Amino acid sequence: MHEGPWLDDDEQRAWRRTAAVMTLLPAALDAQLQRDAGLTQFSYLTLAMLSETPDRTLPMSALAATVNSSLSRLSHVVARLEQQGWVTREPSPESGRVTVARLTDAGLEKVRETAPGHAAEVRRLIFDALDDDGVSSLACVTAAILGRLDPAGGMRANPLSREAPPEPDARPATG
Amino acid sequence: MHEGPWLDDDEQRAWRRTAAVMTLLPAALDAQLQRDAGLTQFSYLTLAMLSETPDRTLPMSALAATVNSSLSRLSHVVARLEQQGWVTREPSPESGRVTVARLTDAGLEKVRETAPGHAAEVRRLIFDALDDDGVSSLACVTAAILGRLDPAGGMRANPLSREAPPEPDARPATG
DNA sequence: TGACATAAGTTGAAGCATCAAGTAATGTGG
DNA sequence: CCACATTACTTGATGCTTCAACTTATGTCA
Repeated sequence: MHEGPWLDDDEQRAWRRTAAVMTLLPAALDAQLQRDAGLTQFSYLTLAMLSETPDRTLPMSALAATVNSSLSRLSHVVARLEQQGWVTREPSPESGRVTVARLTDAGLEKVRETAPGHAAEVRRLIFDALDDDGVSSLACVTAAILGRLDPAGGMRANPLSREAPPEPDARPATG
Repeated sequence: MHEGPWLDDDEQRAWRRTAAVMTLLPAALDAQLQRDAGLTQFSYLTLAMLSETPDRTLPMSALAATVNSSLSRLSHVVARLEQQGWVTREPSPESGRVTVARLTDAGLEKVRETAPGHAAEVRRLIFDALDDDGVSSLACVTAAILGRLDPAGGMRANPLSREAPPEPDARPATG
């Protein structure tokens, strides 16, 4: 086995399921967020990552890296979030070419009210289906694949502080 | 553990990685297909599923189920594929309200020339990173999650073909 | 049979993502 | 210190996806 480009039967089976999950899971999560908060998974993640930063600001490119997106995509999305009043953009005092995005009070409020429902959906769709071994399998496998997708590790989930959950009331939102 | 909507640390870690993979993996696969064949992952899958059918035809709704999509999405995509000459649509003789999509010879040729490069990319990004245990972990975990996403099992990867028996394989993933 | 519900598909508009191009600020080599 | 490359970001066009109608055909049941 493991010759040529083709997949053997086990691999084929694993791949088809993975592909199905990659289609259905984002759709399901987007549906919940859209229904309950009028947000995309991506725009929610953008707000959530800003909310975990000490001063609720990040340069656009740093934010892009934490949400695994291109700068272009982020720029469009932040423009929309800005129109909603959840984010503002200001030129950085430190360097003339960086713009920092800042989560407004309204934006923080939005994250706080959206987070529990989203986390519950993640739990329902993923973790309720897995026992402890399943969770660690998932962590393992995704870590291995991430290593392939992003060998440099520049974009990798969760660059921000992990050890200390901010306030008791504001647990890391992303789920 | 496992109380309330919130995720514990292990779950949080697993989820963030999963989210990153869900973002980056489809993007990477789309990029390869777009570059080498001018196809989307979704349009490729559509052609591929048709190619696995004995007479290279399927009713639109059956096709939609096998590629995990809405009928609307499929309709738009098939319209484009039809314009490229890879698919045709004809009213079914059996029922006046079904349309069957048929893969043309050119379409079959397109699938055949596209498949190896795509399979190689899937191998490179996923299976080269996993040993045999990893592959079976992946199969297990995705099966468990699929069970949540689509309890009815109506849409499930791979209704056609391959491994025969209806698998009794939807227990909590262990592995 | 006739009335109504449901199923199968299509379509157009609106939103979001991607791509290519453009601007402006900042390093960097000669 | 001046050209040139690079970095950080924005913008507009294009294309794909979704959503809400809409059409047409088929079941259902009185």
